[in-house]
Amino acid sequence: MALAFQGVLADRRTWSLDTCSIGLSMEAVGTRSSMLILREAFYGTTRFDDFARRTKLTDAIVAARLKELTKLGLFTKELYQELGKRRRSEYLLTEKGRDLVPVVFALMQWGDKHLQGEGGGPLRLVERSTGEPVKVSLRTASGEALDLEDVAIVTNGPRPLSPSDS
Amino acid sequence: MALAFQGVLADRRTWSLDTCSIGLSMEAVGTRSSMLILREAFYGTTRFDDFARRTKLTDAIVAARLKELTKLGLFTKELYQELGKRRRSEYLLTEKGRDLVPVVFALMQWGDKHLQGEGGGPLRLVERSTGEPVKVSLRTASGEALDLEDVAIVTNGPRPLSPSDS
DNA sequence: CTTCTGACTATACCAGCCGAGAGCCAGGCA
DNA sequence: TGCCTGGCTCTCGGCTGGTATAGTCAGAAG
Repeated sequence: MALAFQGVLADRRTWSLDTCSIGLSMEAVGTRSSMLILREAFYGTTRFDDFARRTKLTDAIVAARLKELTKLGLFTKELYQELGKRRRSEYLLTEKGRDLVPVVFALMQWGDKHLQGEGGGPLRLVERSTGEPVKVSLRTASGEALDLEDVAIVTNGPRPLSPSDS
Repeated sequence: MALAFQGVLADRRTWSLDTCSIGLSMEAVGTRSSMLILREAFYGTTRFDDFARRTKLTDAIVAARLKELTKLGLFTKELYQELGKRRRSEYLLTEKGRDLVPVVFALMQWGDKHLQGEGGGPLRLVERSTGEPVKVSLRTASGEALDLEDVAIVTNGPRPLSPSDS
């Protein structure tokens, strides 16, 4: 029914987390607009007004969000100029930005299954050459699929945990 | 650099999405408090004040969030009574709630890598029996790992897309 | 010279997230 | 009888996310 705790974590009353990565991630990129902008970037969008038009967000918030995500290091802002054209800016994903692929497509997968009507959402992810369906899931390095019950949580190195408040 | 579009999607100027699952999912569960409460539920928490104490959220918002998530069908609220004890309520995850496992742990994985200091976050996920590390990733059903470049997006059945605004 | 476009900025405004702090009610226990 | 606990609710207030609307500025095109 839930995952397992190993080692000093076994008694859950004796510890708590002060800085959980889930909370930090949500504070950094946990808005609808950030996720939609990242979706567009994964689709290949790089320019300001393409982000705005294709996400249907307003200019103001796209500007604010791109500035914020760039500051956080998810995008780099580059200026480029085609021959005989004016200078433009483009926003390119960094590794830090691309590493959110599992988050964004896991959200899409959940929405497709549980929020859209019969038959799921409008789009599907497939393997490029074979057409095989693609899913976001918990896996070992070798690719074995895991249920929550197969997973355990352990402390990462000697890093101390804060004692529980209780 | 980005994923591929197949079929009618190939020309991205000709289509846009009115109801993207990513946006719908973020509207439903896209808050820090929801994700922290779900984390706790995956850890096995079922009772109101355990949620409140262990997430370090206030009572008010835990109450509001549990009510909302229950209404959405991610939890069921059950009353139970141990012998000689008073009646209590417990919040049990449904399949819809458990299906958010990839989202929550993908957020954790990203935060561990990019927001925590050297050496990552305080906790790690491992395979229960072998201790092998566990990751959230894009995979085919057979377990093959995929980069963004290996993935294509296709339309899901005959469902029509709204024409682009432009 | 005017117009158009890309990439923004400015202002105003509403709704929701979240915390702090207090209070409430029922059941069991001393 | 009074206290304690579990599971809440209420109010207040700040900050942020989001929309709408308008304006700015530079550089090409006509």
